[in-house]
Amino acid sequence: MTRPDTGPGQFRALLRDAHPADAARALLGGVLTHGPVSVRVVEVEAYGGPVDSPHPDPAAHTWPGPTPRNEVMFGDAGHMYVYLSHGIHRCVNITCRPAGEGGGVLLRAGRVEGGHRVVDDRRPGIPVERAARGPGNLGKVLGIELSYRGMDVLDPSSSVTFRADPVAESQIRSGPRVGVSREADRPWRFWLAGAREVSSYRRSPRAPRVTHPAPW
DNA sequence: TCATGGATGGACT
DNA sequence: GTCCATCCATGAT
Repeated sequence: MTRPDTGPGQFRALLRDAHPADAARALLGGVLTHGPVSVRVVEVEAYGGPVDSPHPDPAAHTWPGPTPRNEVMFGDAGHMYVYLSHGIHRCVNITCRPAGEGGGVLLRAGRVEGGHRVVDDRRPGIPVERAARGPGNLGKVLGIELSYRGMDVLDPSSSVTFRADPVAESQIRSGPRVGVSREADRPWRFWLAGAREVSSYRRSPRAPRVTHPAPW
């Protein structure tokens, strides 16, 4: 299902202009492809946004300001920010917001739609609906490397590409982000209703239990 | 140069 | 529910 009004240029403009949470919703349902492997994104989390906003995001990797690691998040929208989690997992974000601001959407889970043989090699013995459940696993089945950081996934000539495929708002659910110790209750995690590939919610053991009303 | 801590996942009790 | 592998980025010394 491709819409004539959502080409790569228009979609980049959407990611650039939208609030991170709206960019996250826009990315849901799209397909990320690397070589033979294609994964439809069924779960995402929004991070970042303006530091001078009434509600800046201390859980985002952009929080300390630009560094060699996160500078791609301060670049143009539609690029890949890859980071290594716990020394093991390569997690994929797609950047959003205008250059200079800092924002991204973590791809948390996906449905394998192509390259099943390669996926089975990378996740031997794992049922396909669990192969790309969780951001580390999604990066693994797609064969994402740290060196891919900064790649423009909306450029059709890139080795990793993203194709938007918007879903109806009524199909989107939201809840608190997984594993973050700050702003743990901000409902910036979004997933497709009924998707079996969605990861389970795990609260950070460091997250304070006291929360304040959600004004965002 | 060193210490610390993860936007995790899987094994285990 | 708990434990921990593994390594990079960051900030402190």
